[in-house]
Amino acid sequence: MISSDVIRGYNDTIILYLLLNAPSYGYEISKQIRELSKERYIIKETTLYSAFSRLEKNGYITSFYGDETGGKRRTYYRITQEGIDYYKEKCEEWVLTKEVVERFIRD
Amino acid sequence: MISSDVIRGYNDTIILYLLLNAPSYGYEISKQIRELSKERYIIKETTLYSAFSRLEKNGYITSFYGDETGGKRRTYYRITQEGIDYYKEKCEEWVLTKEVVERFIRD
DNA sequence: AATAGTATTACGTCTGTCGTAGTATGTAAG
DNA sequence: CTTACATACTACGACAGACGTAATACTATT
Repeated sequence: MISSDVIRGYNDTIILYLLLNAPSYGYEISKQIRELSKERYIIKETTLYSAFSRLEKNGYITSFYGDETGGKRRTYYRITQEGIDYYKEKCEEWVLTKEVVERFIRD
Repeated sequence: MISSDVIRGYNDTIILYLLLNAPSYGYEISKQIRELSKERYIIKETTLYSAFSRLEKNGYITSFYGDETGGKRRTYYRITQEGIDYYKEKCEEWVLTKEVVERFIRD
């Protein structure tokens, strides 16, 4: 299991990645993170939803309500162009970060 | 340049790595991080010194005073066995983290 | 009727980083 | 000689992100 301390800098990037292809909502994103990471990273609900509001405040995503007939109403999120640009920046930063961290890792 | 947000989970690991071979002190560690990262990561002084006290509190390092004849007195830090074990854990976690993050990075 | 799964929000706490500033000494430039 | 720069560390308060806990609300299964 991965601790939140080491991945916290990438929560926003992970969320944006999952919104690249289509809008989605909290619960779904949460499941996708769990599945794509093979259960190695399970994001806390409060962390996820607070990330959504931060990303929206920064203009990287926009929100809208789904039209579910049954169940609790979902809040969907769609990535913006700014979000896409920010995501790309973070990907480039990841390459650098990886190089730097690996200089301090002894196998 | 790497933002502190993305590397913050590795500050302790980086510091412990630099103490593996020999005791060292704040200013030196700071320079080594800057050099080994090729100026891509410059740790803030306050971040570094607060990391020292956290690591010492957790038993991962111990401190002692150097016997400099001139200049301001240095506080040296030596890694403990617990620190070595913790460092190794973090290295293993890094491998996992890298795998997970890369699933969310589009090149 | 009870339980589990889906789906979100509110509130307060904690930790790590950062900005700013101050203390203290040695050395090189002008 | 005094100014600036590099060395070396500490104090204090602010802030952001993650977390624990709990509440709300609906559906499906047993």
